[in-house]
Amino acid sequence: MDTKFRSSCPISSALDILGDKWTLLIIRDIMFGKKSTFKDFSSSGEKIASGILANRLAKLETLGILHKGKLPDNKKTVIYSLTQKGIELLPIIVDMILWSDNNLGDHVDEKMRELAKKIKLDKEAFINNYTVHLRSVMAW
Amino acid sequence: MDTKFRSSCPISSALDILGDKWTLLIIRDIMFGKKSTFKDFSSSGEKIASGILANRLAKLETLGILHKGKLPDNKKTVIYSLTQKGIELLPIIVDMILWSDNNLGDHVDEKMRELAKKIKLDKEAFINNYTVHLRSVMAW
DNA sequence: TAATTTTACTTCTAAAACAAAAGTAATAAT
DNA sequence: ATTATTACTTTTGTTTTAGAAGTAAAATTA
Repeated sequence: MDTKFRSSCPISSALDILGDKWTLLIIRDIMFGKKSTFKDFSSSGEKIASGILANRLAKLETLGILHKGKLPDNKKTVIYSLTQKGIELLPIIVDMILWSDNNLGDHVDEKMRELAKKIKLDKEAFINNYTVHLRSVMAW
Repeated sequence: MDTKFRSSCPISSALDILGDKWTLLIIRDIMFGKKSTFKDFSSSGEKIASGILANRLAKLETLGILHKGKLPDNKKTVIYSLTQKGIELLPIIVDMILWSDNNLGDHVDEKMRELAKKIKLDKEAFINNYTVHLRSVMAW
């Protein structure tokens, strides 16, 4: 189940990890949806199948993009959180938000278009500030 | 063969279009590899199968991300070029280069690490300048 | 404390997508 | 006129995905 790299191209290699319809949605849910458990991810609007979700979570943990942890008083619930490597995916996701806002605009959710508007005021500042926020929520 | 959107989330919608291992590699080849023909894309290092290539090119043209054209004196060769919508994918690709450089660094091609280094000096400037370059090569 | 529910998965099967190889039609070069 | 090239299409076998159902451990409820 490990990731194979097709070449030494950084774009190709990023796609070897991120290039599917679900991986970045899990990252999105943690980054912007305050989600952290298997159940949380399962209940997202796009209806990911549980088998695929389990597969992607395992991959992301193996790759060091997610950290798998527990809360001290609960032995059942598994908490997934972003590592630094995961937090650094923020710019990619932000650029996807902007690209969709510019190019698929009429079909995008209004709440998200507001966010896009805000990001456009100062993208670099948004990424810096939001990165600080994500680090403050990080497990370690 | 048309693209269906799973939700009105801009990230999900971007992934409905870009979320696979090949689509952005074609964009990369046009943006950074001076490639423009079916044969050019076929000969890339990652060895895309011809059926998948044909499928992706058709999709990207339907979506208005690529333009399908010909040269005046050649009836055989098909020239694919980026539209404005396609050029606007540059930030996403640049961020993938940077993420891979930072997080998969040791396995990334040295030439590309040089590019990453250059981009890091001033990302916004690089994107602006390179966008101008891409627009100058654009078909219309 | 016993029964029920919840959580985080795993398993199964059918459908869809993909990979590799081979084939084709039109055009271009020799 | 023959051969090669380009841009695909087709075919077949394999892998991945989607959807439904099942399971084990832990937590909650009666």
